Amino acid sequence: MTEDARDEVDRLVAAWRTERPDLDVEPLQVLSRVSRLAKHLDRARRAAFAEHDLEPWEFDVLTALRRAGKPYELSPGALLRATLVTSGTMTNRIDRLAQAELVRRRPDPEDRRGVLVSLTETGLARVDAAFADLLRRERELLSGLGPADQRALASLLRTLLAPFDSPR
Amino acid sequence: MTEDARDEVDRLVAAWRTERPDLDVEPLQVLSRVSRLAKHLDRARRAAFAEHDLEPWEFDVLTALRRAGKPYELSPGALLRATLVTSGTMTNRIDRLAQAELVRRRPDPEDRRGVLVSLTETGLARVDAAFADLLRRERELLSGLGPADQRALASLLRTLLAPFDSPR
DNA sequence: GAGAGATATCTCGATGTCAAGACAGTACAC
DNA sequence: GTGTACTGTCTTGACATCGAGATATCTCTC
Repeated sequence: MTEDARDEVDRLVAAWRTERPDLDVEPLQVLSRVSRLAKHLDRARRAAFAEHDLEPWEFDVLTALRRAGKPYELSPGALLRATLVTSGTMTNRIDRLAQAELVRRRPDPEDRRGVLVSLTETGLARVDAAFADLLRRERELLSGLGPADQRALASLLRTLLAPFDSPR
Repeated sequence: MTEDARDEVDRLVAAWRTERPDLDVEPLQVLSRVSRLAKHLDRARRAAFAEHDLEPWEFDVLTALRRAGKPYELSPGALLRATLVTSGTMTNRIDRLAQAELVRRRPDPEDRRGVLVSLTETGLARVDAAFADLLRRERELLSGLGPADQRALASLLRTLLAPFDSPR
C-alpha cells in the first residue's frame, strides 16, 4: 500500500521514513501539504492583485471592510481580528491605505478611544475588481477537483479549523 | 442546503453571499481555509520549537539537512528549493545557523562556485528532538479526524499541490 | 580554446511584521 | 464618585524576508 511519490510531500515523507523509521510521520501528509499549498497560494494571490495595484495585505484589509456591507466601516480592532495580525501591524496598514486614499479614518463618536475606518469610492472599486479576479484564479486552481471533492475537502478543513475559531 | 456557520470561513462566505450575490464564492470554502489553517499552524509550530530554542526558519533548514541522511550535507541551492525561499534569504539563514554552530559550511570540492552545508552534532540533536515534539503536536491538531478522513484529506490536498510540484 | 549563456552564491536596500509597551478612555465594583 | 482592571489604538525597535543585481565559475558550442 505504498503510494508512489506524486508531489513533494510524498517525497518528503518517504525521506523521513528512511531516516527515522521509528517515528510515525503521517501527520505530515496533511499538515505539510497545508503549509506548502498556502505558500503557493500566496504567490498566486500576489500575482492576481498586482494587476490591480494592490498588495495582498491591502486586499485583506479592504475585503474585510467590503464584507461588512454599507457603510463599509469597521474599527481597527475588528479589522485585526478579521485579518489575524497584531495591532501594530494594523495601525501601519491603515496609515498606508489612508495615504493611498483607499480608506478614511474618523474618530468613533461613541467611544473616544476608538477610531472607525471606512472604504473610499476608489477603495470600493478596487477591491471589487480584485476580488472578482481572485475568484477566477482560485477557481482555476481548484479545477483539478470536482464539486463533490471540493465540498468534501472544505468540510474536512472546517473540522480542523473549528477548534481555532470557535473558542474565540 | 445551507450550512450553519461552524467556523470563521463559513461566516466569511455568508457575508460575501450577502454583499455580492452575483459572484460564486465557493472557491473560498477551500482556499481560505487553507490559508487560515496555515497561519494557525505557523503559530503552533513556533510554540513547539520555542521549547527547543529554535525558530521555525531554523527548523526548516535543519530538517532539510536531516532528511538528506548521512552525512547531512546539502548545497544552499538544494536547501532553498526545499524551503521555498530566495537565495538571499538562504545565505542569511546559513550565516546565522553557522554562527549558532548548528551547521557548518565548506567549499564544494567538485564545483568551486559551490558550498556545502552540513549539520553539526548539536544541530542533529536539536532537530531530532524538535521534530519528535512537532509530530506530537501535529497529531494532536489532527485528532478531530479519524485515520480514513486524514488519508482522504491528504489525498485531496495532493491533487491540488501536484501542478505546483511536478512541473518543477 | 574562446565566447556566450547558464548556474551558484552572496550583497544590499527596502519593506512588512511582530512583540512589548505607552497612553487615553471606559466599565464596574465598592 | 473613586480606584482598579480592562480595552482600543498607536509607537518603537528588532528582525526575517524579498528582489535585484554583483561576482565567480562552469558548460556547451563552434
